[in-house]
Amino acid sequence: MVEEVRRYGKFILLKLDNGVLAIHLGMTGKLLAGGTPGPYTRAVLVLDGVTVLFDDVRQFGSMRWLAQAPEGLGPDPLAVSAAEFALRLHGRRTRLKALLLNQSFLRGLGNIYTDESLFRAGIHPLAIAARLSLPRAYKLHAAIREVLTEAVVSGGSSISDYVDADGRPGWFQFQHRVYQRTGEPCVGCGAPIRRILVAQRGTHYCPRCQRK
DNA sequence: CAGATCACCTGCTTGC
DNA sequence: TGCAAGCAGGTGATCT
Repeated sequence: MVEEVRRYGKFILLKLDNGVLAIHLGMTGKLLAGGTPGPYTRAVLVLDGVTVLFDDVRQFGSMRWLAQAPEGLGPDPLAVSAAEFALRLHGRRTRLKALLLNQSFLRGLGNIYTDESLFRAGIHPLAIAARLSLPRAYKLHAAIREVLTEAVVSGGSSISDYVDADGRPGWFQFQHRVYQRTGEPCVGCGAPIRRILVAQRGTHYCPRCQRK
């Protein structure tokens, strides 16, 4: 009996009568309602009589049965205030890109939306978080909200794997302004989009529009 | 303790 | 054509 379904950062939490099932899709995970198990089906759930497949090619996803819901991650970017966000940036002497990916700082942002948010805010991914001026911190906060809100409306970004529970892809990949557009012209100034590695993650940005 | 780096796993694309 | 290297929506362990 599933009593509640909710999201906590990148976790999907199913509250059951005897615990919580915490599902993380990793990079290539999918939860599919119905369908036939295939070579990448890692688990088959039967929830209140409905079959749900957990497919995951790369196996970075996870499914854990916990006594209690997980906690301790940073605030949700759509719930945190601009003032609180700026305050949290203040003491951190790391590159913004790495900080935004850190789930203890903010919960829910991943590689795509970090790059897209930094671009919209006009901030360089290597900028040191603590050195960001207050107006720029506010601008970044607004950009993150904007990107996430638009992405949710578009059903997310389907690069190669992602589909929703009914097998439908998202459309936000067509709105990406920098992510995986290396060498293509910036939509703002025409300069070629650059790709660097930050925290071992491919990081895409416009060298002209985004300043440290 | 914060921050940086490596490791985990499989498949697809790129370049010699 | 064949094969190796590089790349991919993430994060936990292990270093400095």
